[in-house]
Amino acid sequence: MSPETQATFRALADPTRRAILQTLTAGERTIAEVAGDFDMTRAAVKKHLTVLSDGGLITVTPRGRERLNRLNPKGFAPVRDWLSFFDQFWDDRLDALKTAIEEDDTHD
Amino acid sequence: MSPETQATFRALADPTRRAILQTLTAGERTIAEVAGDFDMTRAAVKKHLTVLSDGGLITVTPRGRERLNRLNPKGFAPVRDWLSFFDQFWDDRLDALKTAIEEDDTHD
DNA sequence: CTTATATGATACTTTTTGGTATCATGTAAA
DNA sequence: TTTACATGATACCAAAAAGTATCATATAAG
Repeated sequence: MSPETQATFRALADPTRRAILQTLTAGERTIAEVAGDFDMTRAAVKKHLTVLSDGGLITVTPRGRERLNRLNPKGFAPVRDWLSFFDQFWDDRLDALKTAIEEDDTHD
Repeated sequence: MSPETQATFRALADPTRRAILQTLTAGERTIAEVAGDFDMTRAAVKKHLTVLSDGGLITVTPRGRERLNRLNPKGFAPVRDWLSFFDQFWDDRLDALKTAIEEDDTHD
C-alpha cells in the first residue's frame, strides 16, 4: 500500500481531526481560528493540522504571518479508491449470485 | 459523532488491519488461517480482528472450536456516509460556481 | 525602531496502541 | 477418558500518539 494511503487513513482516525475537516467546509481558516473551535492548546491543534496536511487532506498556504488551512478535495481520493475495491468485490459477488440463480435448473 | 463511526475509522487506521480485510474478500477465515498470512503472532492478529469487529467491519461466528471471520459489508457504511458529506459539500460548491458564472454579466 | 501577534520548534508527560509470552478453557478426535 | 488443538485471557513491554508548556522567529502595526 502506498505510504500516502497510510498517512490519509491515519489522519482520519482521530475524531478531532475529522471535526477540523468539517469546520473547514465553511472556508479557509488560520491556525488560531481553527484552534478557537476546540478545547485544547493552539500547539495541539497545529499538530493535528500537520497530520492532516501530511495525509493530503488539507493544504496550507502562508499569508503574511498567518497560515491559511483549507480542504484539499483530491486528498480524499485514497479513501474513496480503497473503498471502491470492496464495492467492486461486492458487486462481483452479487453478479455471481444472480448468474448462479439464473443458471440454476432446480428452481421452478 | 457516533462512537460507532469512531471505532470504524480507528479500525481502518492500521495497515495490517486493512490488509486483513482484503484477505477476507477471498472468503471466511479462522483466526489461525488469517494469522498464517502475517508475520506476527496469532495473539496479535486476534487483537486486530477484535478491533475490526468492534468497528463493525467483520463478523465473527463460532464453528466448533473455531471462529469464522468474514467481511461485513454494512460496516463500511459509516465511512461512506462520512465521505458523502464532503462530496455533497463539493457538489454544492460546484453548483454555486456554475450559477455564478451563468449570472455574471461581465463575461463577453 | 519598538511592540504586538501568529506561528515554528523543542522538550517533556501521559495515554494508547501494537506486539509478545504465557497459561487457561473449550471442543474435536483417538 | 485422554490427548490434541483452536481460541480466550492476562500480564507485560516498547513505540507511537495526543497533549502541554516554553521559548524562538517572523511579520504587522504603532
